[in-house]
Amino acid sequence: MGNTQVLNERSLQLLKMLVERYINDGQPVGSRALSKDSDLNLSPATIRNVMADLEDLGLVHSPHTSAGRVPTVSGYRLFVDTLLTVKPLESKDLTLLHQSLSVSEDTGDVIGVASRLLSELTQMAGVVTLPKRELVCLRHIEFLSLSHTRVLVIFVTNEQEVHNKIIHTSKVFSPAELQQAANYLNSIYSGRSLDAIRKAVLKDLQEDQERVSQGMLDAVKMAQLAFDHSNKKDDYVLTGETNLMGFSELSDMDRLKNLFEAFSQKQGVIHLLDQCMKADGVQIFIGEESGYRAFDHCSLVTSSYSVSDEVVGVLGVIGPTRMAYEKIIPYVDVTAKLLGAALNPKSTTPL
Amino acid sequence: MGNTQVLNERSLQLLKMLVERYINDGQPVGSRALSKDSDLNLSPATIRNVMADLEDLGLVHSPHTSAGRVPTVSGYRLFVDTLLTVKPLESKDLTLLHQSLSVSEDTGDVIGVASRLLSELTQMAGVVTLPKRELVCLRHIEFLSLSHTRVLVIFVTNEQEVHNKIIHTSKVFSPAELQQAANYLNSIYSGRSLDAIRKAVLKDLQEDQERVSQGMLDAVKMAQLAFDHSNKKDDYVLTGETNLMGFSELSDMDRLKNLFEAFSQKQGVIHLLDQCMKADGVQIFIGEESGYRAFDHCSLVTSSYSVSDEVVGVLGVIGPTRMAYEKIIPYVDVTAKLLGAALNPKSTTPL
DNA sequence: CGCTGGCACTCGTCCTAATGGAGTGCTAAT
DNA sequence: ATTAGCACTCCATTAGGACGAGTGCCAGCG
Repeated sequence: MGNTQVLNERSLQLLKMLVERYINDGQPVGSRALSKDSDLNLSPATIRNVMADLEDLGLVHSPHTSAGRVPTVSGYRLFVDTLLTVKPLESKDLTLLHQSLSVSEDTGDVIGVASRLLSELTQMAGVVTLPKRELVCLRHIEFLSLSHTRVLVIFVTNEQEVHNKIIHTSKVFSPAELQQAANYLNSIYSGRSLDAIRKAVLKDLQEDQERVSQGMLDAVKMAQLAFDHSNKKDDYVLTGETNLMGFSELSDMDRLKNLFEAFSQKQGVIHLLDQCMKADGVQIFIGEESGYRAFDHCSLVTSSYSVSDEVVGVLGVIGPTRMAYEKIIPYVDVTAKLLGAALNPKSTTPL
Repeated sequence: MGNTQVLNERSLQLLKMLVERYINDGQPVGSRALSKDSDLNLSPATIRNVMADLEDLGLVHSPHTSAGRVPTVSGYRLFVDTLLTVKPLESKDLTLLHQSLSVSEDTGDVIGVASRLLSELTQMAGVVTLPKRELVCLRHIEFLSLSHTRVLVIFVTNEQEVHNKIIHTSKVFSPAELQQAANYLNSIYSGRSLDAIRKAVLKDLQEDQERVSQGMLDAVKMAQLAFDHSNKKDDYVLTGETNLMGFSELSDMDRLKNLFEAFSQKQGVIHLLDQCMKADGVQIFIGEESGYRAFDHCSLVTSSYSVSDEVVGVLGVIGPTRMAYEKIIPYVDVTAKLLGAALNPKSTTPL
């Protein structure tokens, strides 16, 4: 019944052409079109037989009896995993990326720049997570009294990122005391990762309870509040959402609304992006693969980015399932590498 | 031809009923419906005559020959200006606002909270501009060397707002020098408004060129860079955009896209909101009145908010022209007042 | 056994025509 | 000034039919 070898070279090639053609013009593609496009010299009837096989395998699907075929999620998956021929970046795009993400360009918002580049180059939505705090180095910390026991903590990490948080202290501190505490913390914690600091703080509090002076103890207590774990407000920068409104597969208002609501809830998207942190290199979620209903008709092409060989964040592109993967992938790939390089604190003088 | 007094009491009342009814169910309202609703005991024919008059005056408009009437922009304008009966806030909403915007609740993001409240209560989009920097007081400034001539400036204004900016200095400073400069600037400028500081800096640079020490001169120069006028990146917090996607008048994808693009461009919206800073109290832009094509089918209900009797920002609600103005206005009004109060630095101890 | 041409069939799309209903404008009567 | 009545306009919905694209299947061919 059928072929001895169902997924032979020829069917794969035809699937590839089908996906490519569908990505191009968005119309279900019929047997006649494939027959003409391919240099296989096969009649439409033969193509139809192959299509029937592919449909049995769940790789393509017919919207209705007399329409052509459209790739299913599995079809796309097979396509991107084994059939795809990635196109190298155009040189003008490459130089644009290089210039915009060079270390010298310190707009103070490299993350935002990266996101904007992704969305502009791909004409879809670009997303970049902020670098994981845990893996980021403290450069400087500062306390500022606001009123009574409310103290504003300001700390700078890596290159140019400034974070601030309000904490409530158990006693009232004078500005001088705060200054002293900051000096102390800077002297012992500066240059270490937030994660390491958090552990060190706990250890210091337990072990050295009676050894250290009261002032130092206060300082460490404040550090504990400042670097509180609950504080990890993971966040991302998303740009070009409006680009998504042009795509016909998202022209359904309900879908679009769900998608945009997911964007502003953030947590769902963050969870999804977090999964991409584990692997490095480009990773792709197609349609329902993501598990989030709001993303059912979208694909997500991501790559983690690293600073000194340590994965610290994820960036990617969000668009309709029907996107030009072979172009998007290199964009994401290169942007991730350049962003990692731009964030690398090699050229930074220690504080 | 027609009435001696075209816009008499009765026509106004009918216009009011028409607008109210249209706002309710979104359908063009016909003469029969108005006849039944009103307690005027007028026949549909009479109503039709009145409607014809109102149409001549440009207050209502017929989508097509055999449809009812719909208010025009001028009609809405007349309605909100003179016919509207504002509904007082429901007490549960009032207490919600009070609790969320009370001074004690320092999430560090009062602006964001206000915006979220507006969008949730009205089920439309809420927008709040950040307080104008010019009118905001400096509490503390700090310099941090990043590398070579790149210096990170951190300054705190009013209550809890932290700003930061990277400047390029003409010479290389040691951390100790930076600390000294910050101390000096804090001692002379702390507590003054950014606007005042900017002027003082100019004066100091011109007049006291030779009098002051080199260190102080450097400090003032850095202050100039830090408070550079170009630095006024006016910004706003917008929430609940997705609420707008439910409205039928915005279900046109092109319109929606234009609107959302305007939201992310920001400058246009900011310019619009700036105009509302001049007047205090609630102000309304209806449809094309705003002058921005993207807002053609939207209305904007705004109010400026003030800290110690000085207008510092604007907040408001964005929704379709067909919105329940009588409910929205008090929401905006009260939120503006409470936000102003929450920002008031009365309970703050000087630094 | 794989490939192909032919044929009937299914659907979606587009156009047309017909119908019903809502609401108007106008006119003549009160 | 108001009203009832009437003709009229226009939208929305429905139904029908033609068209085209594409399929599935079958029988024949190398």
